[in-house]
Amino acid sequence: MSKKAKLTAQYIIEVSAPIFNKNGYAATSLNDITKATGLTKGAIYGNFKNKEDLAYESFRYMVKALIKPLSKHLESSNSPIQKLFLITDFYRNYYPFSKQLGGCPVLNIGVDANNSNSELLNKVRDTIQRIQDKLCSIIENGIEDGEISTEINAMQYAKRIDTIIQGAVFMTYTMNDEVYMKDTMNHVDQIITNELKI
Amino acid sequence: MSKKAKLTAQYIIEVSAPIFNKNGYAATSLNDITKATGLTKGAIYGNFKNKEDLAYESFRYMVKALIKPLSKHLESSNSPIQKLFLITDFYRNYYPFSKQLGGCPVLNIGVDANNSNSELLNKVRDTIQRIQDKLCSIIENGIEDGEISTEINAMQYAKRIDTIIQGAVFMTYTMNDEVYMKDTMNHVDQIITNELKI
DNA sequence: AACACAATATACCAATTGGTATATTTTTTA
DNA sequence: TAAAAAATATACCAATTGGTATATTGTGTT
Repeated sequence: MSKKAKLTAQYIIEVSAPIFNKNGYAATSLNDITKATGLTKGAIYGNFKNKEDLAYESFRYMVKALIKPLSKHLESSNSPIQKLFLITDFYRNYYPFSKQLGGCPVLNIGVDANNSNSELLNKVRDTIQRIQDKLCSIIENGIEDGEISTEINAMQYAKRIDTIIQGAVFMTYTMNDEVYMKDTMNHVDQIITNELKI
Repeated sequence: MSKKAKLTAQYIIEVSAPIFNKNGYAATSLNDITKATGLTKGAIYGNFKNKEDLAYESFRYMVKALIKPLSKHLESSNSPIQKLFLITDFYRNYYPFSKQLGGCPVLNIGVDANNSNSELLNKVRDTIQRIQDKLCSIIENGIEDGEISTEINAMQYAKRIDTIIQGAVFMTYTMNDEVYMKDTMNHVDQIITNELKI
C-alpha cells in the first residue's frame, strides 16, 4: 500500500465510521459511502476487502476517537479516586461529544452486531473488556494506595460502574435527554464516595 | 377486517416480531417474513400498510409479551418495597425469558430506530415512559404507606433504577454473560434497602 | 347452492444491493 | 522524464429490495 492509498483508506474510514455508527451495518449501503466520500466503488474495494471489513475498521477508528480523549482526561490526576471522578466527569459531557461521532459505538454496534456472529461483535466485546480492565486497574491501584477499601472486589465494581454508564448512554440517546446522563453520573459518584472511598 | 383476517394479521405479527427484534428493521426483509410465516406478500400487504407498519405492530406485540408477565409477577405482593424486590427478581431471569422473544425490544428497537425519526422511536420512548411511570407510582405508594423515606424523589429513583436495569440488559446481551444481570440486580436491591427503605 | 365480497397468491415492477472485471488515471521508481 | 506499478473510475453483473396490480381462492350470507 502506497502513501497515497494509506491516506485514502484512512479518509474512507473517517467518513464511513459515523455513517455505520448512526445507521448500523445493514442500513448503510455502499452508495451511502461513495456519496459521502465522493469516491467510487473502485476506490472502496481497492482499499477494503468488502463492506464488513470497512465496517470493522470503522468501528476500530471510532473506538480510538472515543478512548483517546478519555485517557487524556484521566491524566489530570494521579489519585485513583480522583481518576474515577474524572471518568464520571468525562461522561457528563459524553452526549454532545459522542453525538458528533454519530453516537456511542459500543452501544450502537454492540446492539447492531449482536445477532450476527461477526468479527465486529468480538471487537465490541474486546473493547468493553478493555474498558473494564482499565477501570479495574484504577480501583486496584486505589486499594494499594490506601484510597479504596480492601474489602472491595475491584473487577465486580469495574463491571458495575461500566454497566451503569452504558445504561445511562442508552437512556440519554433513546430519550434524547441528558438528565439521564447527569443524574446517573451523580449516582456513580455516590458509589465512589460511599462504597469505594475509605 | 373479518375474523379470519384478524387471525392472520395476529399470526404475522407474532412470527415477525422476533425477527424484527433480532435483526432490526433494515436487516429484516419481506422475504424473511414470507419465509417465516409461510405466507406471500399478498397476505402481508393485505393486512399491513407497509413494512414500517408491520414493524410498529410487531414492537407493540413484543412489549405486551414483556410487560404482561412482569405485571403478573408484581401481583404477588401489595407492599411497595416488596414490589420493587419483585422487579429485580423478574429481571434476574430476564435473559432467558427475553431471549425467547428475540431479545429486549426496548434496547434493540430503541437503538435501531434511534436515527430514524420514525413512529417506532416514539413508541419506544412511550414504552420507557410507561415503565418509569409505573416504577414511580410504586415508590410513591411506598412513601404514602410509610415504607419509603419521604426524602426520596420518586421519579428520580424510577429513572435511576430503569437506567441501571437497561444497562444490565445491554451488557448481558452484548457480553453474553448473565453475571452482569445478576450482580446489577443485587446492586439495585442494595439501593432499595439502603436508600429507599426506611 | 349461488352469489358477493373479502383474503390470499401470483406475477410482475423499477430501484437498489454488494461485488467485480476492466479501463483509465495517478503515483512511484528508475 | 519514461516506464512500471499502483490506485481509482467506469461499466457492468446477478440477486434482492419494498411494493403493487391482478388473478385466484376462500368465506360468509341469503
